[in-house]
Amino acid sequence: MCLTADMSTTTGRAEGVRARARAQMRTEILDVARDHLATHGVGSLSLRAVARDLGMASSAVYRYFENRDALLTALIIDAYDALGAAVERAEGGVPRADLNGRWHQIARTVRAWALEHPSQYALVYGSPVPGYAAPQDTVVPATRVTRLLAALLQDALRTSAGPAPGDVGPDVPAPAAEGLAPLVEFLGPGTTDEWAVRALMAWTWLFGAVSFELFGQLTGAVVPERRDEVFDVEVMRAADWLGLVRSAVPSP
Amino acid sequence: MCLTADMSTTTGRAEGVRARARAQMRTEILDVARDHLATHGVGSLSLRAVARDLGMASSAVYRYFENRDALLTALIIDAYDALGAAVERAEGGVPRADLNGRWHQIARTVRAWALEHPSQYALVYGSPVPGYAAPQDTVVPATRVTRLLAALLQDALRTSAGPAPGDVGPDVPAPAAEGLAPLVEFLGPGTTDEWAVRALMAWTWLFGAVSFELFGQLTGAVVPERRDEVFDVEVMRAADWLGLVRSAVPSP
DNA sequence: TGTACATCAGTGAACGCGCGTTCACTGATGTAC
DNA sequence: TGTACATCAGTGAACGCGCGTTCACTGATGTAC
Repeated sequence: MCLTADMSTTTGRAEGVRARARAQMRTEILDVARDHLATHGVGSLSLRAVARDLGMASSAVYRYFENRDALLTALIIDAYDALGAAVERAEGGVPRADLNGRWHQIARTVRAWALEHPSQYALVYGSPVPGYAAPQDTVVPATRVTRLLAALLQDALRTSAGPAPGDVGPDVPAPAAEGLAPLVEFLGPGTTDEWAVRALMAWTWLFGAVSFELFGQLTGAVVPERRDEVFDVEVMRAADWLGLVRSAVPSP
Repeated sequence: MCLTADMSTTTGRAEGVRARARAQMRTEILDVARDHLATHGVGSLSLRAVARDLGMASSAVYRYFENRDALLTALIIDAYDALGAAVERAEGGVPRADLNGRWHQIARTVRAWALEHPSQYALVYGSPVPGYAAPQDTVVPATRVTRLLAALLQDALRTSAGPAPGDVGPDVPAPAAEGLAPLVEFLGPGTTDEWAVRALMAWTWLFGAVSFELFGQLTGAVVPERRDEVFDVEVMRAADWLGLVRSAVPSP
C-alpha cells in the first residue's frame, strides 16, 4: 500500500539492485511517515504504526533508520528540501530583473506550499519537538529559502540606488549592528545595517504571516475566503518597504 | 511537593472550606502540569505523570478535570491570561499619550514573557496540538493582547492626522478590503483599510519575531547576546511604519 | 448543641492499549571463484 | 557457466514501559434537623 511513483530517485545509476531497492524502501517509509505526521502530529509519530501501515514487522524499519529520531531528522530535511525546491522552481521562472515579481513569487509560494503541507510546515517552522535536538544535517536544507531572499536582496542592492528609501529613522545603534553582523555577512557585500534590519523584518513577517494563518491565529480577524487577496496586499506593502518596487528597473 | 503560595485566589470569599480546597487543588494540578509542559512538551503531557508528581492516585485528577483535553484547555486559557495580564500591567504603566512608548512596552513584554515561559508561549502560539480542538472558552483570553494593540491604534487614530504617512502605495483592492472587514471592525470606528493592513502586519511581525527567536529560526542570523538590541531596533522601525513616532504628541 | 445523613475527595485495582528497541532466526539475493 | 559462501532484508517473539479511563470502595467533611 502507498507505493511511490519515482523509483531510483536518490541513486540514479544501476549501482546494484539491492541499493536501489533499499533507497526505494526508504522513501516508502518516509512517505508513510509523512502521512502519519499529517494525521497524528509529530509527538505521536510511531515507528510501529508506520511499519504496520507498510505491512512489515516493526523491527524491519530499523534496517533503514537507526531509531525514531533518525526518522524524524529525515522528515525534517525532507520538508526543508521540499519547500526549498518548490520556492526555487517558482522563483526561477521570474525574470531576474523583476525584483518585485521575484519577491511576490517567493512569498506566495512559501504560503501556498505551507497551506498544502501544513504538517510538514509545522514540523520545521512550528514549535520545536521537545527532547529532539536537530543535528547538523538539517542546517543547509533549512537555509534554502533564506538563500533565495538573500540573492534577491543582493540584486536589489546592485540595481538600485541603495537600500531603503528616504523614510529611514535614526541609524542602527552599534550594539544592534553587532547582533546583525552574521546576517549582514550572509546578505553579502554592500549590505548596510539598515538594510539588514529591513531584510530581517520582511523575512520575519513572511513566516509570521504564514504561521499565523496556519496555526489559526487569524480566526475572527481575516475572512478565510479572502486570505489570498489580503496576503497579496501585505506582500505588496512589504515590497514597498524593502524598496523593491522603486528598483524594478532593468538590470545592466 | 510544589505547593502554591496564593491560596483563595480564584474564589476570594469564604464560600465553604471545601470549595476553597477544591480551587486550591485545581491550581496545584495546573502548576504541576505547567512544569510537565515545560520539560516534556504538550504531546506527552500525561494525567498519570501529573498525579504521580502530586503524590495522588491518577484517578483523583478526574475529580478536577473531566479528561486530558480539559486539562489542556485550562492550561491554554491560563497561558493566554498570564501573557495578557503581564502585557496589560506593563502597558498600563506608560502614559496614555505616549503611543510609541506603549507600543514598545507591548512588544517588549510579549517577547520577555515568551522567553520566560517558552513552553506556555509555544502552547498557544506554536503549532496546534493535533487532535485537539480549542473550545469556545479560549477565545476571549486569546484576544487580550490584541485588544491592547487595538486600543493603542485607536488612540493613534484619534490623536494624529490620520493613519499611515505619505508613503502609501495604491489603495487596498476591494476583495482584500472585504477580507479585512472583521479586523476593521475590531479596530474600531475611523479605521481605514490601509490602517488595518498595517496593523495586521505589525501584529504579525511581532509574534513572528518572537516565534522565530524562540523556535530557533534565528540561529546563525542574529548573535544571541545582542537580540534584545536587535529586537528594539525592529520595534522602532515598526513604530515608524505605523506612524506612531510622528503622532507622539500630547493628546487633547 | 448533638446526631444522622448526604456529599464528595481520594484510593487502588483493573481494562485494554500502544510504544521503542533488542535479538536470534530464516531465506532470498548478490559475489567470488 | 555453475557452485559455495557471505550479505543483508525482513520476521516474530519478547523486554519493560507508560498511557487514559472506569469502577466499586472508604472515610473525612459539611449540612439539616
